Amino acid sequence: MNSKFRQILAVVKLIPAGKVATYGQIADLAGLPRRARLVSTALKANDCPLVPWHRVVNSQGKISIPAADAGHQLQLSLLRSDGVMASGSRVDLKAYLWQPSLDTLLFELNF
DNA sequence: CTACTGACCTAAT
DNA sequence: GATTAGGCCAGTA
Repeated sequence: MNSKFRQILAVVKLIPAGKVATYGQIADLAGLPRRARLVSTALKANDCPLVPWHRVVNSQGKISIPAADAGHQLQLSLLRSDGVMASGSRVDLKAYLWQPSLDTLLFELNF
């Protein structure tokens, strides 16, 4: 299980600044199809600051952290400092979605 | 042990 | 656009 978490976080670490990825996308890239929820669990549990968790949004391009939660605003400001302009709590996936080629991704993961 | 929760997703209304 | 239904499954209570 912990290995799944590390696999997920490893992929998240590869998201470049200025781009965003979706939970489902990360799950797929991590070899865990249909486990989008596990991605959110992993991010929630993650404490390592090297992991750009804020670059992960839901499939609608919206921040999934409840607005009531403090993390919501934090994610927004972190995205802005990445140069990702968000209207409200939504980002334009057409413009910012991370689209890595599978080759380069596997290379980055040392596979 | 069972029951509920959730920073989710897709497809179909 | 918005809602619903079903799938998914590690945490938490």
